[in-house]
Amino acid sequence: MAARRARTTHTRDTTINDIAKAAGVSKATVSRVINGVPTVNEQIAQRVRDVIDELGYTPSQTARSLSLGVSRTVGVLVPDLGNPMFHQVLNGFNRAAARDGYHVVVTDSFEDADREAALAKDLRDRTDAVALFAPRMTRENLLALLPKVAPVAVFNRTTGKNAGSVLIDYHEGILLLARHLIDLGHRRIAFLSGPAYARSNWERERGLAEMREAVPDVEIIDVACGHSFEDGYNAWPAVREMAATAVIAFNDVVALGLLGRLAEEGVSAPAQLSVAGFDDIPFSRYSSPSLTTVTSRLSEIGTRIWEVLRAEMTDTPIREPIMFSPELAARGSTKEIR
Amino acid sequence: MAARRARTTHTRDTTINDIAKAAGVSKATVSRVINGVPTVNEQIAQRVRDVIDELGYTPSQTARSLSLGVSRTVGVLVPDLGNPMFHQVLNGFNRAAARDGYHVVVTDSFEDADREAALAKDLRDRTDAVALFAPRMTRENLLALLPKVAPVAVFNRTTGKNAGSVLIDYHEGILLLARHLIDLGHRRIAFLSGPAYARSNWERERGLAEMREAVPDVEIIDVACGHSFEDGYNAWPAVREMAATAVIAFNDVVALGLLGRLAEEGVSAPAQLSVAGFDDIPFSRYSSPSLTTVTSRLSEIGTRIWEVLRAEMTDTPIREPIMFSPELAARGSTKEIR
DNA sequence: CTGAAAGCGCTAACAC
DNA sequence: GTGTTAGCGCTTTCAG
Repeated sequence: MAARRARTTHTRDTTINDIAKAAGVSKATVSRVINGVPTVNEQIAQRVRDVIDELGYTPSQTARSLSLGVSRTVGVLVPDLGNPMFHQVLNGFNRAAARDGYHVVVTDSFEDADREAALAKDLRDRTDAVALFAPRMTRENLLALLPKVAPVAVFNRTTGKNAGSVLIDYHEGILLLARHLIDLGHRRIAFLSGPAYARSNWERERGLAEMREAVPDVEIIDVACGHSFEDGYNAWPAVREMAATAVIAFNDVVALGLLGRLAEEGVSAPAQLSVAGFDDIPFSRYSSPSLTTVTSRLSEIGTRIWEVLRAEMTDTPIREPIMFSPELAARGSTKEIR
Repeated sequence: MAARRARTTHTRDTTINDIAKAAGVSKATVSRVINGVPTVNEQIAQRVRDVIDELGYTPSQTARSLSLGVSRTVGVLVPDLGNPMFHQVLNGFNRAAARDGYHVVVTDSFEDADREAALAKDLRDRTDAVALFAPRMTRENLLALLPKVAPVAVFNRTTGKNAGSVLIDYHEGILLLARHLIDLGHRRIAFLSGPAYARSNWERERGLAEMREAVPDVEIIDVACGHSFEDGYNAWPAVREMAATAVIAFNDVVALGLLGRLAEEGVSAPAQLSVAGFDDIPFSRYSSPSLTTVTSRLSEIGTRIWEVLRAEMTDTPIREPIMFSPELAARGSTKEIR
């Protein structure tokens, strides 16, 4: 006698077996109908479809994935779903993936570098591939993780060709901004730095360091800040204290936070203080004053990430890092020094 | 002789079988070790763990889910990941779910009402339950979908007790805003309406209609607008034309777009025009002027949605709609009429 | 305490 | 054209 069922609770209401039974065919036939295999008698196919409708059956994607070995789903791990910058990228990624018939599921790591590896693996264990957006973990951890979650593409971190990668050239971007401000006559510039663990911050710092060397008569002062509105808002006292005439914020979100504070304090921007951001999120175009920032084609970047990930899924990965150079978007928040 | 394998490509690199073989035990034992069943000889358990580490094995969540019948994962369908309002809610939801040991995957419907049902079903077919955030589909379609994706909880749409639901009281919120403006002396108010398919818009319209009856001497004029920055930005000509002294935007994003335009046009807010939003997204606190809006405890709402969904997964669902009343956040963008 | 084997729901040989 | 059956990778009963 066969052993009893291994579990007590049924998961699914109706399964392919129920359909088969109800339609008086085998489950192979039901499967064929579902998957549109053309060699099925139209009469029977119709009957099966009717039964499916009637019973409101949808195939278990889990079972399907297990059997097929693929799910046509990819995962994206994002450090902060609250940052509009990632949306733009995600949007491009999503659309490109959808065009290729893939679903995308995203999970937020809430900037918690320690949870990233586990989240990525879990994500990968239920999808065909993962894209890591701006992972916060150390390089060492990242390199260790990569092989475990392959196929994998990473955005905004270098991978030493252990995975496909697409990056924004932050180094170039910050230089654009610094030159812009210097050209406007500023000689004392504050940099509201971002999280120490972010590559996007290191690269900016590196650019600034070069600038200091190249133009010794301008002072570029680091102010530890962060990545959020609040961080920008709270940075004001430090900025005032150092009597800078211009500030480069870690990103637009921070810049907007500072701008809000300035308005409250009655400090007029850009008349009394020029402010620049980074990323060109949608809000910055419409802020008051509109925000000078550097802009990348975020949505296109998302598309490229998808392409890179897609390539990782084949046997011809694109391992050469793809670098996007930002452009200066000079707007109302920066101005010549009188 | 047994039939050949049904497929040609292997999916997984290492499976539980490989571990079992390498450790010289049965896969049942490996499974026990993985799941921390205490009745395993510590010696053996350790050996298995070593092998797992060495081979870098992680169990297939797909297979696990299929076997277990549950995945401890829930899906969230969001109409627009670009709207910061949803983030706040998502954030609360995520944290609450994580506390209960659940993963959450989110997918964006890009405001496409027609794709929602399919996306929701697909999501549901790979998770244990789904939360529908502000679905855009018709009520009829929603009611038809609900049973197909149960357990399900819905945010910001009524479900006629066919599913758990939590809602923001938009009707009350808009009244708060209208009264605020009327108290400030405004008698000609423009309402930048949102998408016709959104309940959040109907409810606002309903409140406004009541207001018109109650206070006949004030004019509240509808201006078809939308839900995005651009929509707000582009609404200016229409608003100017009707010579309103105050405007209530569909939401903060729209209000911020309008504010940006006003700055460009040299129209000072609130001196020449009072502007109010809805939702209290983080940006609105720091805009210039800071935005008058109505605020709900978005993150707490997320938590409640989780609780409702959790209850749906048990046999004691919470079908009574949970209504959150917003509060007025009067800030700089609205002002007494001179 | 451990192993053998059935079964989760589906797909795809293979045989008829 | 359709049914039978093995197998995807895991969990869990049941026997030993």
